[in-house]
Amino acid sequence: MDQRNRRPTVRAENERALLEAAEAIFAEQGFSGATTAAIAKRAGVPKANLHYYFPTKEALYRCVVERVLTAWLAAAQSFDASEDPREALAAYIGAKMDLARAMPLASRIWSAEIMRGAPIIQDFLDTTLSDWVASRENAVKRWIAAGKLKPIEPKVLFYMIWATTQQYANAAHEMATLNGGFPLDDAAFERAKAQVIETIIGGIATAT
Amino acid sequence: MDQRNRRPTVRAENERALLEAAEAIFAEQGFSGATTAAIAKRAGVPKANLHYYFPTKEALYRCVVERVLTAWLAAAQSFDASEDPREALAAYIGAKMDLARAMPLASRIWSAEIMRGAPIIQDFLDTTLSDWVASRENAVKRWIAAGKLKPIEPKVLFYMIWATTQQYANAAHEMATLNGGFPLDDAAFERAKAQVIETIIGGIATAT
DNA sequence: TATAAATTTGACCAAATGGTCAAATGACGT
DNA sequence: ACGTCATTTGACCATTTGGTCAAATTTATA
Repeated sequence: MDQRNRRPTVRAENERALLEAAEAIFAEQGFSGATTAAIAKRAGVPKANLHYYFPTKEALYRCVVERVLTAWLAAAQSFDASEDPREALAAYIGAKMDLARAMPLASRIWSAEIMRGAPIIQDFLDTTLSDWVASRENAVKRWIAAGKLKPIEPKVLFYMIWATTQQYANAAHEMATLNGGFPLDDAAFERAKAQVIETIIGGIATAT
Repeated sequence: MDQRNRRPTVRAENERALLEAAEAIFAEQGFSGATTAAIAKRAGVPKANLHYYFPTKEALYRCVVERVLTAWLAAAQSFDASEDPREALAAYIGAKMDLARAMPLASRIWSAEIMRGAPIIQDFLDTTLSDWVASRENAVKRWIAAGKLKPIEPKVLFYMIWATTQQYANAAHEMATLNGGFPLDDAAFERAKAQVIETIIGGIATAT
């Protein structure tokens, strides 16, 4: 309708379809295993068209990863939802669980990227993530000093949260196998979320 | 010395060197990213020689994964070290942490394999792992019934343990970045191990 | 030492892959 | 209708990859 919108629409729609296909293929096959041909086929465009929108496979991958980064940062904000450690941690862990559930493919790509040594997002680790961690480490230390949390190295806590929540994206197939072949349904996932929150908070919070 | 040993020695030594190289390359590059040429070069043998000992890249990969499987099972036995849940969990979590620390490459391959949907070890998931989990679920349920553990779905607990311990292999690079660029030293790792054990047990054990 | 078996290796191959290109097609403002 | 720009696409290419092969070399056995 809008004249300034119609033109970009083609581009936007194609990029969206390609990014969606790329996310699926990269998540399933990894960076090296994913082929531009497979991504293009899944997106329903000729391979040459993919290279028209994204000059190289790496550029496409980078775009996919940057999407995840945005989601990661959004979830990270939940940590600041409250000055009370129980509430803050519950919000943060819950947000991370929801992220793994809502965007399992993206989450898996994120994990794979970190496992590979973060060749693409090293810059993010060095800057944004380092800053975030440094700042929230202080919050945790304040809670410990205030007697609200048992003494724990904040990073150990963060690593546990990151790993446990990611697990629900990374190991979805393993979980399905151990669940009689069926993926976790919503109810089971919500129970797991509540129990993860309770267990971690129970493990580090001082008696009420 | 022994005549029945000298012959196998050549074969055994070459296979060992190739498996070691394969472990490193597969861990760094993933299955698709790893090339037989790179593995052979790292092992110091011509590529054709690699294919003399391992007919295909997948056969080589399978051997590497089977090694990890052995280590996984060994660590799993620690769970049965005691009838007391605190002791049993401490032993199991400790063993899994040590495994991630001692064999980070193998551990990463294991995680990658599970993230890919376990194309090679599906059989293990269906049989050995399913049995192990079913049996230990019962142990956890008994502990809960005996009032020694808070109510929790055993699988949620296992997933948390698996994820958290694996993290120390999978995210070693990320941890190093957040540690000023240096990998965790032994002391920091031992502290982390103790805190992981304490936090998880503290999160699910009933008050003493 | 003669013979058979195991091992090594350079050369080679077919298939797959990321990426290019130029020609064709479509959209849009004038 | 025309010219310009964005988009589409089949054909094509150089490189890489997993894997093969036959000839050479080493090792064990009789």
